[in-house]
Amino acid sequence: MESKNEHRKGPWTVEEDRILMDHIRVHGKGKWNRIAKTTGLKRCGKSCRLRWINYLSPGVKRGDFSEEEEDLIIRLHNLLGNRWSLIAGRVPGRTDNQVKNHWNTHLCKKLGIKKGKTRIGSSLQSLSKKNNLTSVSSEPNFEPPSNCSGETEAKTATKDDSQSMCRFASTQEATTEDNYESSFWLSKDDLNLLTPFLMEPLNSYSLDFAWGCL
DNA sequence: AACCGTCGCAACCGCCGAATT
DNA sequence: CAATTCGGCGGTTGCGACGGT
Repeated sequence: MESKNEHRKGPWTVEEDRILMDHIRVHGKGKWNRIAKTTGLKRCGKSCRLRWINYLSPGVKRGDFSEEEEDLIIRLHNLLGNRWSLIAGRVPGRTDNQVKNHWNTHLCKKLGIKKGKTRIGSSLQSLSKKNNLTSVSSEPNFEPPSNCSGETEAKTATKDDSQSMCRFASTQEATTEDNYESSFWLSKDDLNLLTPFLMEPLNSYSLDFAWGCL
């Protein structure tokens, strides 16, 4: 067990960043909990991982979100709900934290969404039961996405796809009170507008059941 | 210039499932 | 097979920056 008291909190210093980057350069990513032991960093493994993924990783894009990125996020959010890691995996260079923050600060306002708990998810679960919408992964032909860009995409995609896919399938009910979602209703044409790199991983899902809801 | 409210982002927390022992 | 550890996720918080008065 880790002794909680010896872990530093708060903003990372330049020196801590350097230590973490040096360690990853030599040993690679992973084994986050051992980094503290081997480097003397007074940070827990989780903190190291977050710092690397959200800030230090060379693949992370900084700066404002472009119109295209925002549009993509909006469409993906409509499709997947608050599955930030899945969404981020399809927005090159952006992390789940960035996407989540951007959604909560900019896009919510832009779309006139009141902040709330996972309303979609909850209505979804009841609706999926009501409509006998079963897990996509239980279908014989189901395969997880094979070339997702996110580091843990395959795992994430298989983790709870029934929820995300059912969210998509039953957004209709969930949107009755939100202008934004009804205005961003996905039609087949909408999906055609999605970029190929986005749709490629999603193609492995069976969306047939979803079309029936449109 | 000082105060105050709002905003945006980095980081933390709690939970969960997978992997390991 | 059970217990423990690890990695990952989404939600939330804390705080500095900024703008308005």
